[in-house]
Amino acid sequence: MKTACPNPNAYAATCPTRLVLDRVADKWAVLILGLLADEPVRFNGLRRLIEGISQKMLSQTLKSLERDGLVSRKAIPTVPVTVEYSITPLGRTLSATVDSLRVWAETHIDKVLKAQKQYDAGVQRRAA
Amino acid sequence: MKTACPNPNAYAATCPTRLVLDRVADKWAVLILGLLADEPVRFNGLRRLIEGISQKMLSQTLKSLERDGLVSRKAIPTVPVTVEYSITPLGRTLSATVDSLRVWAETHIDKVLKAQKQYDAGVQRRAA
DNA sequence: CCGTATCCTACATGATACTG
DNA sequence: CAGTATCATGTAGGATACGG
Repeated sequence: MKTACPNPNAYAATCPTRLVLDRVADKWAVLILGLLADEPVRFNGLRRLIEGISQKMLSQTLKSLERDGLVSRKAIPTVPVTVEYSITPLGRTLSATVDSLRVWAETHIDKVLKAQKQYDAGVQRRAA
Repeated sequence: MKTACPNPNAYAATCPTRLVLDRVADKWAVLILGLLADEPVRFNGLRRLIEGISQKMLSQTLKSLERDGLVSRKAIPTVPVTVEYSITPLGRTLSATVDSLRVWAETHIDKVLKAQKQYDAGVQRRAA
């Protein structure tokens, strides 16, 4: 079988890795994968759990994650229909990483906000 | 001292963690931090190493990373001026995570591309 | 060498309404 | 419940030129 990407390198402009990196390094994707890593969740469940996500972005991001093989969609023919999203084995190889990204943000938010204030104060001083 | 964010939660719409997550979960930020984790690099050095990044995005992303306290900028008064970017201690707490994101992308790119083809084939079949 | 300023366009995203 | 369709809009980001 021919390898799709002989020597994957995210620093090369044309390597498809760049595209994939751009997709998984996405706010909504990180949050979705973080939830699905724990347990399958339905569409509106995700919508409730991820505050502020629009129906459009949720639908769009889920479709993209499904296309990338990271999430699987299972429609259960109840009335009305129930759709369950779960993480795939491939997705599971990524979930720990993206989740640690979220955890980092939550853990270091105070330091970041502090740094921002200091930076802004410095810029302000220079502008004055 | 009052805590900037009492109970950081990226799933809450108004928590500043959401904003920070959005910034660090960024293609260019990931690639920049990955390089600076190894050694300090100059502006045009980064520009050469990260294929396809525009001067604008590099400047913009560096400024953002500096403001967040993840990267530090040091101007050396040669002629013409030399500017060295390096990672901060805070940035170092993040670099391993973002770099594993890049490594994941490079490692699993083939599986992702394969999943995409299968997905597209399925959609095509349904549309036909 | 290291940027900033400006212009311009395409796309990302939200809002809203509608459907199976 | 789980979406899709459409419209409206802001803005991310490229190209280019200029400045310190």
